[in-house]
This record gives sequence, C-alpha cells and structure tokens, in this order.
Amino acid sequence: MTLNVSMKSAAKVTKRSSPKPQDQLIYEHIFDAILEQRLAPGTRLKEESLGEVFGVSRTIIRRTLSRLFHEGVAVMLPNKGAFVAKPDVKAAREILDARRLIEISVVERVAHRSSQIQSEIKSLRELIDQEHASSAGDDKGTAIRLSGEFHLALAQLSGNEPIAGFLRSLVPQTSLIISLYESSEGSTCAIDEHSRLLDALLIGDQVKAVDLMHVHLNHIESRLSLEQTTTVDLANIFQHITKRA
Amino acid sequence: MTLNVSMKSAAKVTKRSSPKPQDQLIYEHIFDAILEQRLAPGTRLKEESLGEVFGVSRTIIRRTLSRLFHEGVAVMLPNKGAFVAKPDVKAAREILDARRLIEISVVERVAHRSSQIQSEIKSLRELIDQEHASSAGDDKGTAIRLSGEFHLALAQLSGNEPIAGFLRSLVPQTSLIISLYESSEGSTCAIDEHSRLLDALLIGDQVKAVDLMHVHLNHIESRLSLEQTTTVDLANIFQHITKRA
DNA sequence: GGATCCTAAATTGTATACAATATTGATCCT
DNA sequence: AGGATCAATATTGTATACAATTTAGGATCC
Repeated sequence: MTLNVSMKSAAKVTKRSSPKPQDQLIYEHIFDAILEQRLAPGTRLKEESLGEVFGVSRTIIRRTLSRLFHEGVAVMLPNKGAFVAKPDVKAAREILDARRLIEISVVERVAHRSSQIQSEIKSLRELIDQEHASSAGDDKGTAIRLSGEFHLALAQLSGNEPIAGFLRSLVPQTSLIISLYESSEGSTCAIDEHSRLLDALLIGDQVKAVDLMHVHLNHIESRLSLEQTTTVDLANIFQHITKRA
Repeated sequence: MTLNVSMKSAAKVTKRSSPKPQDQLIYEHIFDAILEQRLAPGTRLKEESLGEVFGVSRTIIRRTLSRLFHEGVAVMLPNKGAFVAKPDVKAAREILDARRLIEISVVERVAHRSSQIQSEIKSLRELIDQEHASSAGDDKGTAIRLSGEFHLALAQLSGNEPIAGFLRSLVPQTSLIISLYESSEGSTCAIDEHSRLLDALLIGDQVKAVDLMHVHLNHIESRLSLEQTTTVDLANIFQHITKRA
C-alpha cells in the first residue's frame, strides 16, 4: 500500500528556498490533489505513507491531516486513521445550501464595494483566462481547481475574512460532492458564467450579479444526482423474496 | 509564570469514567475559560504549563491549541507560541458582520421548519432558564457561556451542520470582542430577548423572529465602542511638537 | 466448509528526547 | 547611565520510541 498520490513536483522540500512555509507546501499538495480529484472521496490517508512521500515524520503529516479535518475535507476516525471526506446526500445538500448563502452574500458585498476595488476585480480576469486555457486542454483537474480559486478570490474581495475562510472549506467540499454525485458530464462549467458575473460586478450591478450567481450555483447543482433515496426500504426491494418465505 | 487558569474542576482526568473523549475535556476547559472571560484576549498559552495543569504531554496540548487556532479563538505565531485571540476593530466588525448573516439565516431556517421541530424548540427553554438563574446570581461568566450556547443550539436546529459549525467559531470570538470593547456595562443581555425569540420561533413567525434577532444583535453591538480610529495620524497627534522642531 | 479464537503484523495514540529558535539577563564598553 | 554583545535559559519545532488498538491471517473445532 503506497498511497498513489502522484504529486506533480518535488517531494524533497528545498530548505533554503522557502523561508517560512515548511508544511504549508505539504498541505497544499494534498489539498490540491483532493481538489483536482486525484484523491477520491473515501481514500485512506496513511500517516507513514504520506510521511515517506514528503520526507517528513508523522508529526508533520498529523498536523496537516488535522487541518484538513478541521476544514471538512478529511475525516478522522479514532484509532482508524484519516480519510478523504465522503459526504452523504444529506451532508451534500447542507454544504451546497451553506455555499449558496455565503456566495450570494459575497457577491452582494463585492458589488456594493465595486467602485472602491475596480482594479482588484479586474485582476480576476486572469484567473478566468487560465480557466479557459486549462479547459481547452483536457486538464480537467486544473480547471476544477481554478474555478474554485475564482470563487475564493471573490470571497477575498468581499472584505470579510471569516466569511472567506468559511467558503475556503466549502469549495473543496463541493469538489468532493461533484466527484461523488456527478451525473451529466458535459461542460465542466458554463465557463463564461464567471466572465459575465465579473462584468456585472465591475459596474456594480448588484441585482444582476446576485442573479448570475444563483444561476451559476443552479447549474452546478443541476449536474448532480442527489435524489433523496429516503432510507432504502429493504422490505420493499426484496418483496418477491419475502413473499416466497 | 504558571498561567493562572484556575479551572473549576478536576485537572486529573478520570480515565475510567470517560470512555472516549480524552482531550475533548481539555479543549472544553480552555474553551470555556475563554468564553467565560477567565482567559483574557492576548493571554499567552504556554504548552508545558498547560500540560502540567491537565497532566498530559505537550502533544495533546499542541493538538488542542491547533484546534482553538483553527476556530479563530487562538492565534499561533511561529516559534512564538499560542495566544488567546485579540481581534482588532477591523476583525471585530467582520466577525459581527458574519455572525449577523449566519444568525439571520439560522432563524429563518428554524422558523421555516418550526412545525417539524416543536419539541426541540421547546427544550431550548431550559437553557434560557439556566441563563436567568446564573444572571440572577453574579455568575457573569456562566451567563455569557449559556447565552452563547443558546445561539449554538439554535444553529443546531437549523439543520445545517456546516453553518452551525461556522457559528461555533463566531460565538466565542464575539465573546472576546465583548470583553475587549465593552463600554456600557449594564445588563449582560436583555435576557428575555432570547425568550421572545423562542416564542416567535415556536409559532413559526419567520418575519418576527428575524426582526427579533436583528434587534438582539443590535443590542450586543450597541454595547461596544468600535469607533473607527482610522489609522492613528501620528503627525497630527504630535502636531505641537513637530511645529516646534 | 464455516465460524471462532488467537497470534502477529500493521497502524494510530502518546510521551519523550533532541534540535532550532527566541528570550532573558549580565557583562562590558563608551 | 545607556546601549550592545554574548552566554544561559526557556520555549517551541521535529523526530523517534514506545504503548494501545485495530486489522489480517491462520489454526482449531464443530
């Protein structure tokens, strides 16, 4: 069991080049792997294996896993270990619900401050361009990550750090939900929804921006199959058997 | 430096009585100490001292501090240690802002589901009674904690765990803000605001409940002095000096 | 054959030892 | 005295050793 994580770059961390963030890198590697769906929901995250991959002791890995746990991206079962989170339908609905509340509020705030942060809003265009690029290539993982980063950058512009922090945990959880419940493949995202949202925000059109965000979230949810399988009725499923008995 | 925490009860954890939550207790002790304002904002949290208090090694304390950090109740400075958080005015405004967004949404949700959770709502009356009791005595710390627990219990009833979790970090941070910026002492809280809110929720009056929550939060904020001292203008403050030079 | 119990391996939980860094205090110099 | 420098101390950061628990595999019994 060697935990095929297949990180993209150096496992050995250059001690000189990074003055401060020693384990921040490890966190980001794992986080990105989850966000880009290279680590599927439910995957076990063995401490020693990860330690070997990154060349650090379990101490560091343990801290990283703890952080992922607090962000809702991983779950930790006592004496069992850590796993990539695997939200059930109920949890998925709650996460998407919470995200709608937060994202709408974010858009309202950004639109409201629009005139004061014109240049910051404009700079988001870069992210959208990158998104287009990786979507044109078949780099789906990167596209997903960049899409998430767009939403996060927007939250940052809302000027409310606690809210941005909350969304920072909701976005990767959404990524897990998508990989679990995606039904209609098709477009990764109606990409220029981001673009049109940006246009509305630039001119401070709050009503339009909010509406676009609603539509955007609707599109994301519509790609999911979250049918409420209201507690499987076994008696009904095996009806033909029980009759026989 | 012995970190005068003065926990109310046993430091030695009875190993037998608690089957699972070994360090959960330690977390709650520190958390409550902060919530009840026995640990002032800015207080240093030395690992070894805490370890001695609770009779565990730094490993456990470290995990606990990490959790408090992720919840925004503590801050951790690299190579410097952990401290009880001390939000500045800007952060305080953001926290209160976020809390308003969340609490209003919570109340809307609870009011909406009111008919399905009548008994759960009614059981909140207990908390309010306890609040009254500890407010009648001069147990201010407990009153603050119970007030927070009321809001948290409400969030739990909203049926959205991520949102409840977010508020779980916002409430203790509000406690820190109050202890930092409280100006008008007076009533701990217009206590029966909770009571009236409960009444509105019981009959599912969403509009009234939301309004009451707004009023409630306004009252909390009105007790604070968060004047925007827009980046202290030193040149102006020492005007008479610079003129002389 | 299948279930149960038991041993051995693997994995997580905790404490401790050691390294790196920061803090304190004293000495020295001007 | 005031300030700088450096050693001694204290504190945090990391790795490792050991304990506790779970998991896997196989022998035994029916």
